[in-house]
Amino acid sequence: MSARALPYRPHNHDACVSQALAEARSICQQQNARLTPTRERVLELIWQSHKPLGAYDVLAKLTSEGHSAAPPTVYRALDFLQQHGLVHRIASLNAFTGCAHTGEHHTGLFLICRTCGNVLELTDTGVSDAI
Amino acid sequence: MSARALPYRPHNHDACVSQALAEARSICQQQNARLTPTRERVLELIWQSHKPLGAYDVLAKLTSEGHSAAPPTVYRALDFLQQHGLVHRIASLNAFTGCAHTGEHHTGLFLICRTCGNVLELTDTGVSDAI
DNA sequence: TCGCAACTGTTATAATGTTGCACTTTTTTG
DNA sequence: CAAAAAAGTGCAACATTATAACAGTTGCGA
Repeated sequence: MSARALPYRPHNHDACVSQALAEARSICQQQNARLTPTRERVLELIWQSHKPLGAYDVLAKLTSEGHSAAPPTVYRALDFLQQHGLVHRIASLNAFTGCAHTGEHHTGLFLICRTCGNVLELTDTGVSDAI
Repeated sequence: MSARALPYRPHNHDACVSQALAEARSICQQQNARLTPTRERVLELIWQSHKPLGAYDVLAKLTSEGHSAAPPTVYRALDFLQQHGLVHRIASLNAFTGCAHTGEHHTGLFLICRTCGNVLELTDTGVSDAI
């Protein structure tokens, strides 16, 4: 398992974010989808946070850097990112987290620490097999 | 598997609701918890619906029958019912559903039909074992 | 360059959930 | 039993999360 899959371990997070963005660009190109500046920035903000970000958290970060943004801006970007498998929405947290397994076939199941809020995305197929 | 665990099959739903309420009363008694009229009515409303009900759906039903209720009334009742394992909150739907396995040790995993909205609560421990 | 489709900005509003406080009812305790 | 404590309720206001509607803009192919 790579460091990327274990975000709670100390690691070079900048590199980790860069890599996620590079992958995102590649995937969008493959899918003929437009990773516009706003969308890319939202994805970056989400990746920069080690914990899932709420839509309004993202919004706050955007506006704080001068981007004139309103809720729909963020929700649209998040929808796009979700559509293309770049982020996951965690309903129980009303928050979004970067997908650590873009491209790979996986099943979208998370372990969420109630105390520290960290999240681990599962890949093992044992769970979906059991279901 | 009993009829209760398969709510989408035709069955005598009144009996099914009665049974759930009877179990709830018994469980509350065991736990020294007070299943007050409001709480019991909320539980009944949830059981009467074959699909998960939102808090505001419950609220609407309460007020339509003359109960002067506000959001906190409903949320408090739902919190209570959750605490005592009588309902589950399904975060991805912002809705609540009666627990089909009160008392039993189980793991709270649901299959939700995207089309019809029906919900099936899993009991098999294979899933939690896999996790 | 025209026209369409996708994307963005903006305002307003809907849906969901919480806080705080006064009041009542139930339970406990002396 | 009476007083005090605890649990529950009603109510108003508010906070958070999400969407609708519509106008304007941009990219891109015919």
